[in-house]
Amino acid sequence: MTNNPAFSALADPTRREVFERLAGGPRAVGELAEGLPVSRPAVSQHLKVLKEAGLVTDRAEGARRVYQIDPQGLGQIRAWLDRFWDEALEAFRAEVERPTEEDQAADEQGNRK
Amino acid sequence: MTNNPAFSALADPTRREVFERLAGGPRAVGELAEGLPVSRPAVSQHLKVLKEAGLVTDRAEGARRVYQIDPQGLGQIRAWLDRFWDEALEAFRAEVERPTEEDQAADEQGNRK
DNA sequence: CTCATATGTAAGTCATGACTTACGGTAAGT
DNA sequence: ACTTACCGTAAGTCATGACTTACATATGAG
Repeated sequence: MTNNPAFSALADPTRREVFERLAGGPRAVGELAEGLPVSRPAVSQHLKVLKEAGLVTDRAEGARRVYQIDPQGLGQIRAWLDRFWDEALEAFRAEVERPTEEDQAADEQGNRK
Repeated sequence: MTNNPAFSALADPTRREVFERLAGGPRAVGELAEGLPVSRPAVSQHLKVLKEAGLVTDRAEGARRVYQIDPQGLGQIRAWLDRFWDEALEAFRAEVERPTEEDQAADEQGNRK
């Protein structure tokens, strides 16, 4: 649980760009690499990482290899985020509403601003 | 937008661990480093990265320095995720329901299984 | 003032990973 | 069968970053 491969996979900007392009629908490796500033093998390696992270799946389509988004990996991130969202925000809000030291000192002196 | 520092910051397992500990509430650097397998300066450096990513804020409290979660960074990730969730899942579902080549061949022959 | 506590930063080491070119394998067209 | 297109992998380079120890600074206690 502490080792979430999806986060590491999406950390790289190029890999996020590839992943975002797949959000529009299935794409072959060549199409994905077309507009990117890196070589095609680089994209292929990125796709391998995304696949191992459960973020994409691949299927052979003739001589081409088509990749598409796998909801599983995205769901993992969402699950992690949801688990934190409430707890973290609650802790944050409790801290915001916590009286400051100046407030406490003022209260002890019976002062009101 | 393509360069999301929050993702890079949470990519490191140690940094995620530090961040998760802060979800329970504000902590000083020493407290955070106590149970971790890395040195205190390492934690300090991690906190710096988290801070620059908008994931935490810090405040001086006497000689100690207390860190707490900043909802802004978490919100950035959630925004990115939400923007993708619908689009990616829609593309995925459309692909699942897409007729396979075998189905198409069968349809052309007027076959039904 | 002196000392202990708490922290940030500098400098250096070392592993990881993102990228390149080169090559091998498979599918489709002629 | 030959050629072209498409792709994955191997090998090597190079930058980045995670970590360490050593040092400088600021606060609180005595």
